[in-house]
Amino acid sequence: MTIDATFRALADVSRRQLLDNLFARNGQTLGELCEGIDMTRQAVTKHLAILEEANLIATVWRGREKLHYLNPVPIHEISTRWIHKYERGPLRTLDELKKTLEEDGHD
Amino acid sequence: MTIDATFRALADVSRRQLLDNLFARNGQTLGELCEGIDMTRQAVTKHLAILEEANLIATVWRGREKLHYLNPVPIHEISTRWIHKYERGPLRTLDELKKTLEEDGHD
DNA sequence: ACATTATGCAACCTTTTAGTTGCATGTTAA
DNA sequence: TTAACATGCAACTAAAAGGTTGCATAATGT
Repeated sequence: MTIDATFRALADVSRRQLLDNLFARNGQTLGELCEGIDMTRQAVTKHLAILEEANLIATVWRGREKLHYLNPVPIHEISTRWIHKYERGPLRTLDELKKTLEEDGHD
Repeated sequence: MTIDATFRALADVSRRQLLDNLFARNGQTLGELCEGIDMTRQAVTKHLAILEEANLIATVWRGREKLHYLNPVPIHEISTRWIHKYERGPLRTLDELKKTLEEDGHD
């Protein structure tokens, strides 16, 4: 829900891989998401819970299967509310800063 | 250096605040970055070390002072190499997916 | 009905993380 | 030269994160 939860959820490489996996094929069950992963099902469950908590995925039960759907909205929010600032902000390049610093040192 | 290091560095709210602080005024000393923060200088040092390790900031010594400069490049990399995929990818919206699911359930 | 399948829940362990305190080192100004 | 200042380094602690094992529960297919 918060931007902090999103950042924290994205910090783990296994969770980003799960998202990538869902990106490749959305709506997978827990079992499918566990295939070919070097981790127990329970560990994957925990990662998915963190992703769901951060609203990065939504789940739907179909019988005894739990389907997982990617929700790109929080990623988009990080992009617009946080990253864009640094992309188009008034930051000078490091090279420009070094030059400034050298000039400051001229005394 | 790696995208993983960048994600991990950005996961902590204090570190993002430090980046925001440098964004507002670049080239601050450690002492300046510590002002008005509820944390010891040593804790801030550690956060800055993690940010530097992730190449999100660069530092220059001026006498006994250490100046900190923001480097937006890794943020930009996250944006282009990871986030953009989810923004313009072939993902359907959750609403569309729910509709699909309901149709699948018509048996 | 009953064995199988898909998942959940809980306790536990280990490693990492975020923070602290205490002391050391190098630089500057009087 | 010496006191004050800016920072570094190291040891330690508490809490969080990532993972495991074991057992429970609910749905499915025969």
